[in-house]
Amino acid sequence: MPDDDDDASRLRPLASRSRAAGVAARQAGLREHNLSLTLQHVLDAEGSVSRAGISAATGLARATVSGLVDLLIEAALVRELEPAIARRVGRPAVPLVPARGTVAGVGMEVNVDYIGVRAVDLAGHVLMQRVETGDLRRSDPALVLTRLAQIAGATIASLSASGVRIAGTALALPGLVDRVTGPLRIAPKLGWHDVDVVGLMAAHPVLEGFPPHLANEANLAARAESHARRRGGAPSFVYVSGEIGIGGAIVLDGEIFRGLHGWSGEIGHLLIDPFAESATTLEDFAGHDALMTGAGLDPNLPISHLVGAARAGDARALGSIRSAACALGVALANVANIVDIGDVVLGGTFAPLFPFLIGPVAEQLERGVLFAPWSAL
Amino acid sequence: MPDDDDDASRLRPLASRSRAAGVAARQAGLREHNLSLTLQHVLDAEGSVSRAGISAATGLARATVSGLVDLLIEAALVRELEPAIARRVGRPAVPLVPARGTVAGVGMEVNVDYIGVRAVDLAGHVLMQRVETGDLRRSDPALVLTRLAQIAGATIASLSASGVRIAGTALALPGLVDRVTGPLRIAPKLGWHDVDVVGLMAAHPVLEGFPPHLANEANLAARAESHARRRGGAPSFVYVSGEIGIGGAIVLDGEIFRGLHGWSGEIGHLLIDPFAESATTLEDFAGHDALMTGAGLDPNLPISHLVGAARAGDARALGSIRSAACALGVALANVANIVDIGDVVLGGTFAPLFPFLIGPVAEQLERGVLFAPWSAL
DNA sequence: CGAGATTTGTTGTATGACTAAACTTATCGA
DNA sequence: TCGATAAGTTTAGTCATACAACAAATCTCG
Repeated sequence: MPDDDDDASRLRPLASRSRAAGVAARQAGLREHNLSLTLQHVLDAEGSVSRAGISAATGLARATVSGLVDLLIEAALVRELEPAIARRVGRPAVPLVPARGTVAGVGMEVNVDYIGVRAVDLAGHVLMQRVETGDLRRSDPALVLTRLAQIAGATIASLSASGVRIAGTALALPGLVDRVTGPLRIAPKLGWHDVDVVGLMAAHPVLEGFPPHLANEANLAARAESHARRRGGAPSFVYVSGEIGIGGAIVLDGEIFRGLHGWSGEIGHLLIDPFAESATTLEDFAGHDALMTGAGLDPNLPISHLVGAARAGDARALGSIRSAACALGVALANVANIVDIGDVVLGGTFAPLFPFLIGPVAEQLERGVLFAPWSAL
Repeated sequence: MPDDDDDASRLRPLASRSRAAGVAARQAGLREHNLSLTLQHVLDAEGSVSRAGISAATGLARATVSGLVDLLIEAALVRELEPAIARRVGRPAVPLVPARGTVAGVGMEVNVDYIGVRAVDLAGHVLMQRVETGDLRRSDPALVLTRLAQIAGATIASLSASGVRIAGTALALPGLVDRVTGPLRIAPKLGWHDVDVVGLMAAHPVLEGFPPHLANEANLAARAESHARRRGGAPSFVYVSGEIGIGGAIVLDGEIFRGLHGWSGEIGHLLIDPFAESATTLEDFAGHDALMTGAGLDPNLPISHLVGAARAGDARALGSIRSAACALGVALANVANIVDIGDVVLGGTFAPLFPFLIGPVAEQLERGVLFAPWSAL
């Protein structure tokens, strides 16, 4: 699990979800909202916060915050520390920190070359982790998911035995996940299609009661990035994940934007040169295979070979990267025109290529984005 | 004002805006939310609703709804009708309808060939309207806006004199409007750029106290469409407005999606064929001028000529439309990949061309959208 | 035709959530 | 040691909604 779905963020109670428009607001919902708001402040804090600090930050009365914090402590989500030595006048604050090892989220991932399970507590601590590698191209979904369920089940059992509450489970998949009707639609790189993931997983008694929350790998990675940026940086950005394919996700004001089915951000399939005969989508231009073959390298090799060649000044490698960067720039320009976003984050294989990509990408953005003159990306 | 910004919808108190995430919820906000929710039910009702009906629809207690409705009646936003003759057992309901002529929104519009002002009340009734035509290409912004302010001011004065409260004003512009910093950035078809619209308008004492809410013309049209669909049809769609240029807007669950600066949905500037020398954006392919010249017609003629030629089977006209449709299809496929939207609405000049467009557009969507097999657009 | 059923709308009472202000606790500084 | 300052708690008060009982208006059935 290279970069990962931040499970702590999923534990965050329904901060956002609870506020559907068009639904009556009741007092209970109000409490729920403020409760989760308080929890967020504790989770997001750099170091620690005090009740008074939360009160000041949220505008809630100190008494209210006190009550909310009491509930969180009782639920073992938050813990008090010993008052630190204050260096200013007044009664010292009681630091509040996320509780460790009391509640955990379990994240699972299936990717082209490994499956993995990881349990993370509220503090972001990894409680348990297990990864099994192997080539999963054209693998049997049932077999793989069975194995994954076994690992996850063992993890959950072990954690439960030591008193950890499991808040929920999530499964990241490298393909289209239908948020509405459930099953995985298609995972091109795995060779899977129309797999009833939840059904297969739930069949395992070890996972009883923990139906995994399915999501696209890029979406979860973007969520992690969003979490990392929470305290600075723009809260809206486009995340581009270059793995074997190219995924993406759009984050708006810290919320990942899902679209109708949860399939938004599939930028790998954007049409770059629609009237060409062969290569038309971004993936055809800037996917792993395109990058490697364009540079005259074996597409089965890892990306590091390409990086090495480029650093060494290899002309073919640089040319390949350059054309990929152009295509990427065009795609991002289109995305910017459509969603008017302020920032782009390149992840996955694009990270090491960044120095080579930035030039052409920026150039294309300059050229193609309507509002470029007023808002540098 | 061909199709128009539905001002009633802007009067709707802050139903959506009030619920910013990350902000403390207080009881006052709760009331505000339920109050506006109640008002929406009255405004959206087909015919009329009763207190009991609202209670059932929202889940709020009947007593609560009664209280809320009393407030709305007191504020002259809602009116009771005489109980109709019920044809079922039980006490007949008191119908509630939006009050007429008590509160109004004033919509203004500047377009390439006219300026207009329209005042609409809560019931959607047009109270006053005034349109002045004229060619505004390369016009002087100050002059035009002054004239518009005069008309609007007169309208407001007249309404106020007859006891109508003005809830707010809005101004639709055919260009990029910066939601954050205020002024109009660029309106290509008018030849305007960096115009401090609010400043110019506010300079007129007649508009004192009514700073107009600026918005892109396509966004407002999309909002109207969203309102029309409120009771049926998908709540999420892409609106494409073909006027002289091509604008667009994205509506998600009935909310128009603005993006960082409010510039989202600029699909006219999507890059369709980025590696070509001349024509690269959608507007170059499917804008008014491209359509007309492609068909061998004078670009200054209205679109109806093209429609006529196409109906008559003119080969050049059909070819021009066909290539525009292809480009449009590619653009929409890209939009669909990015935002995972369920529906597309074609407006403006595209409406009469619809029968000629649908084929190629659908074909491109089929080809380019990743999830096409599972979700017909 | 009248009693009971049914639905609407209102009136009180209760509960829950937040606020405000006073109070306690703990520390610093002179 | 006293006063200032800040954190956290207690208590009383306000406000919004829920619940239950009631009144009003109509239909239905015997």
